[in-house]
Amino acid sequence: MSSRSTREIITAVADQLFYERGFEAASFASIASEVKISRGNFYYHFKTKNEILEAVIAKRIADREALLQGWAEAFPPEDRIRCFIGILITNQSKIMTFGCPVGTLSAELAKLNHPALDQANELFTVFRTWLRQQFEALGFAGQSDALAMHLLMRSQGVAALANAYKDAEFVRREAEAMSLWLDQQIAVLPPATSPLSPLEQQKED
Amino acid sequence: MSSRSTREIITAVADQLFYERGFEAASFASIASEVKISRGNFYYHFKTKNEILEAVIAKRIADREALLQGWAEAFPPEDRIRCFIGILITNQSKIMTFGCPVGTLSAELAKLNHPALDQANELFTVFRTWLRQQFEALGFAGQSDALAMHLLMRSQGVAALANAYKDAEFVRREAEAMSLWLDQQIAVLPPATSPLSPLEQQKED
DNA sequence: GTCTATACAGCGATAGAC
DNA sequence: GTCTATCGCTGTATAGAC
Repeated sequence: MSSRSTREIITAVADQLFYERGFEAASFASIASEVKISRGNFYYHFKTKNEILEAVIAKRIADREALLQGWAEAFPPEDRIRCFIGILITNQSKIMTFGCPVGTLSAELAKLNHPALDQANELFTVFRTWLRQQFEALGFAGQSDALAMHLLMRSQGVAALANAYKDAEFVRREAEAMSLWLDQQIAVLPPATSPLSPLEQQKED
Repeated sequence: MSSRSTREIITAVADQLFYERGFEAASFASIASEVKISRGNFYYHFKTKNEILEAVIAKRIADREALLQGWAEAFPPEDRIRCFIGILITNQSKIMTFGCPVGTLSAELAKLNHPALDQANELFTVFRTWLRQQFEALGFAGQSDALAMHLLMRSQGVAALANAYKDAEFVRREAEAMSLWLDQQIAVLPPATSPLSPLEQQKED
């Protein structure tokens, strides 16, 4: 079990360093020194750097799914979407310094033509699918995926410019605009198009 | 003059490779082999990799300024903004493969804590300032910068998701949504708030 | 399971011949 | 202005002692 624990520690440290410095720039030496094991010992737990990356992505996916699942259990669909928008505010300090963990990794791996790129993009899909389900629960039958992509797009754009300009007021303003956009979408929702009763919608996720 | 020409060739090749592979992953060897000069000879033209990066960013800024200047001379403010939105369509193939040249460089240099980061972010500002001027010319006095940032944000978000999902239909749809958004902004523009006559607006840039 | 020692490739950068 | 040769460093990865 000590081995499993060390593996988890390495994964957690690598997760952080891949985020803060980028996958390529984060060296084995930097991870090993942070975990406080020797570089050689490293390879007992992971054979290659790509193996660590895969473990990090799997951890990120699991973390996000747990977060979204928690919201799905605690709130009705509309509020769940507002929780997603709220990530920009909650994490704004880290986003302004290092960008979005999902977007920056995906962009880096795309340039490297890295074999784990699809896995990294799956992280986007975790949010996309979850958002789509919330819009479906609200009754946006045919447009749910487009709406999910639109919200995801705006969160990526805000993260990119927040990282460049480090402007908290901009982030706040755009998060509010996203919330307003959601209001407008719901306001023009034709009530008859929903095949589910409001009660059934609540249960959906 | 042959030296200047070689320098320009190196800069152009580095520009492309930095875009396609990322700054760190694009090695001297790869640039040299593309330019068809030896690695050693390289250092006659640029003493360090950072010098090449600075030259590349300066070139990108000059290129973009020329592009925007051309639009400013050819179209009225509203159409200029639509030209900006059109970049997403014009460059969609490259964006889907390599992402946005401005956003991906800025994100990479931010993680590397690179000294040229501010210079790279200046590329954002070229677009931001130009867009702000167009909104000002349209009469959006106090909101012009916020509107410019909003458009820039959306273009960054679209580029990020286009890169991940390589979905041309998504890009087309969101570009249209941006154009529609512009319509709506202009529709609610209070005509009295503009301090400039329509004629003077046309001349502004 | 953890360590030291080391192989080997590739990087940015330099020196000096032509 | 271009070349070859080479340095010093760091990167991933391996071998083998403890």
